[in-house]
Amino acid sequence: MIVYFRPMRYKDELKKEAIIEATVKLVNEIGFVSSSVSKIAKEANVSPATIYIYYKNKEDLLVSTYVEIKKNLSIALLKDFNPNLPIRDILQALWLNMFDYTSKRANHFKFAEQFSSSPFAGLVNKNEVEKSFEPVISILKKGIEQKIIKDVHLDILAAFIFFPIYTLSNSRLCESIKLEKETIETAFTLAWDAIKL
Amino acid sequence: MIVYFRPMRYKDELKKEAIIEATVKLVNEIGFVSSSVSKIAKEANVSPATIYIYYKNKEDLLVSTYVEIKKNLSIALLKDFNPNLPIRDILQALWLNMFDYTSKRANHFKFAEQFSSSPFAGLVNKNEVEKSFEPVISILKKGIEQKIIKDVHLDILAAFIFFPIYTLSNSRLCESIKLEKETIETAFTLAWDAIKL
Amino acid sequence: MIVYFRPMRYKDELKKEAIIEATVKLVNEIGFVSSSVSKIAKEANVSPATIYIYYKNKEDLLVSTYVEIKKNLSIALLKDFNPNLPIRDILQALWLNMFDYTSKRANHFKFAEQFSSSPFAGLVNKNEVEKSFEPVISILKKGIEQKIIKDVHLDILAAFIFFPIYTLSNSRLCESIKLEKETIETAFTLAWDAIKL
Amino acid sequence: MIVYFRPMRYKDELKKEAIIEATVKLVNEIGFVSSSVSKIAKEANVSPATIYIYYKNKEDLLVSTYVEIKKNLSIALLKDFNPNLPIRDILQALWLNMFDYTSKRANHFKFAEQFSSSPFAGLVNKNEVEKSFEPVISILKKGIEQKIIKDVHLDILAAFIFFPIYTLSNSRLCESIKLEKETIETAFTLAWDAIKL
DNA sequence: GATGAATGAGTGTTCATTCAT
DNA sequence: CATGAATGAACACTCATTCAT
Repeated sequence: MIVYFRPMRYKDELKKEAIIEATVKLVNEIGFVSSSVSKIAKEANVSPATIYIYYKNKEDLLVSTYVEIKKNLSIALLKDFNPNLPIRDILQALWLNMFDYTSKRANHFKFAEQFSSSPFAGLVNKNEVEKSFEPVISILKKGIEQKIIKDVHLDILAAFIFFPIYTLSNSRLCESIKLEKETIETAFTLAWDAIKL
Repeated sequence: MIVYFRPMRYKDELKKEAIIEATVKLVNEIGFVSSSVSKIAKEANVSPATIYIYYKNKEDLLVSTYVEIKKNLSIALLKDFNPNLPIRDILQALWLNMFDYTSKRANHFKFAEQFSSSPFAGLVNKNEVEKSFEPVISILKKGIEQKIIKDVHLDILAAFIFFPIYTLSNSRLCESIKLEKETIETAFTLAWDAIKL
Repeated sequence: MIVYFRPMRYKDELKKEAIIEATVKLVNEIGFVSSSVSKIAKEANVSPATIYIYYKNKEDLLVSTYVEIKKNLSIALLKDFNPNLPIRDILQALWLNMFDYTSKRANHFKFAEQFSSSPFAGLVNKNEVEKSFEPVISILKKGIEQKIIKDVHLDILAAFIFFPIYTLSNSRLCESIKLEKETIETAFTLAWDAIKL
Repeated sequence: MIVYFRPMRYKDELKKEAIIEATVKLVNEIGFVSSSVSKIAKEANVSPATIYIYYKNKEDLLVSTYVEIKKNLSIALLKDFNPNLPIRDILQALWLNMFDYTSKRANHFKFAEQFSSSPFAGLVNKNEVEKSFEPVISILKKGIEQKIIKDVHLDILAAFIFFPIYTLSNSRLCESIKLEKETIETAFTLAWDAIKL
């Protein structure tokens, strides 16, 4: 059996990856506003024109990068997901996975943050993104049915069980906290107290 | 006693006000990235050059606008603040004040959101801003002392007692919720459960 | 009496003039297709940005330049216009004026030619341009009434009494002819024979 | 004798044809200025690189397309050419053939028009193009010898017997005329009156 | 204080062309 | 022969900022 070496294909994947990484890095370093296509191109070691081979325009580049990050986040979040554990344990695992992601991929997380508070956020296909988080929603619903979790709107639950993570992970807002395991577990206690019946 | 009529001063204030309102409005409508000085000038009915009389540069304009908004927010937040009430009641009042502000001045709130997730956020004098929120912090500390509130880092408390408000106020994240008084009070119950001992 | 020196005003007029002349010169030298805004700016010794103070965009610049040229043409054409002379004499005078213009302002003429065979041509307000040529049309109509000129559609008359001038003035199409007065008068004889009854 | 089947050759011609048709169509639709190689390639359903197999560069593509059109025009023009008819009849036949072509292949005609008023026009081998029109020139010369046509420079004759056709065929200049057979014959009368002795 | 004109440097995007496959 | 990927240079246009008035 002969396996042919296909440099083009290989190169392609590398280029697209490089462009996304450059986008994330730059937005992380100099911000959304100052991150121009040509700067991104330079950072990725490609020509500005090359970016337009992979993405329709700047908007497409940013939105695609965001969606990519969100997908990775959902994968990280659901690592070792076991729906048969007690609900509290499941949620705590999710919570720890999330912090793991936000600390390891801090720049991805920061990109997503800037993106989602910009008007670009309106352009993402929400359904597609939310689909990845479906298992989590199921857990919350099950908790409500089993009278373990308060019977309130899912968005309200999310505001207490997930969004505090963003705040706590955001070094700008929370400079003083060291995110050690103990601290995170303490914080989770508050989250759980908020939503549990 | 003679009181001089000072029309210029008055005019100045009007212009400064107009520039800030234009900034907020534009950032709200077309986003941080697209809001240029000349567009802001046009929206405020002044010359671009005029903006540079009141602000050192664009950065100064944006930062000043943010600080202004934060001050207004703290004023709104502390309306009818009565430190002698039970802690829960104080916090619930703050919570309701906050929603009142975020719904009445939605564009100010959105501006602050975009701003604070951008690298510009690093440029604000945090002490100055936080000073306005001092009374709130005092309340939390008192609650901890009185063993009413959990003894955890203030940033963690804030993550549960304040930041969920941002999430719930953000129409992009929470399209489905109608922010009626009842809903807000329900949500506050979760916040209180999170931090109370 | 004091006359104030107003450099700004003066400069303005000069700049606009310089931009138009640069546009005409460049289109004349390197053609419509290659004449970019930045090249025009360089030729006019202004910044590209300056052009956008005087014109909304490139299209506006080109169309305005064309309209300007057409107006100048109509003025040149109608020099010493005397409606009381015999119709043939009037038309011959127009004919000679036209050649005078196309030879003295050859580059303006060439610009107009390139412009009017481009899709931009569809953008000019035809009424505005044609208004300037009203006296000529009146003469033709009068000639028809007086049974001196053939009673055919005005566009057909124009095709024989005016457009041949373009051809004969175009050095690309007619390299071999020297446009001396005698030659032009000979050519006019053909034009007159075409339209006269 | 063996005849090889040469499908490639056939294919080639098809591609070349497609490229030329795409060029004409695009120039016709979006104009000379906006017609880029890659747009032409897309219109012709080939890769941009393919165009460079058939043509040296963009200039070559445009010039070749023009020459091709001119050749087709001369063929159409000389259809049923019969040098033994009376000169007037020959010229009228040419005139009608021309209108037939300009109406049936309006986009080809428009392309030629844009091309010939651009500086590209200087790049065509005039001799090669004019050779095709040799029979027409012969007729004019014969007419001069026979004292049927005025003894003036051929370019002047052309300006009256041919170029008015361009004007009348140009929908931009002559929107109001319907080019019915009767109208064309009327117009020809003027052309003939212009050049006849 | 207030401005419109002015601009060099930058924006996002497309260009004509090449090259490895 | 045919191509999609790639690109530096250029495109039309806007930017933040300054300056003479």
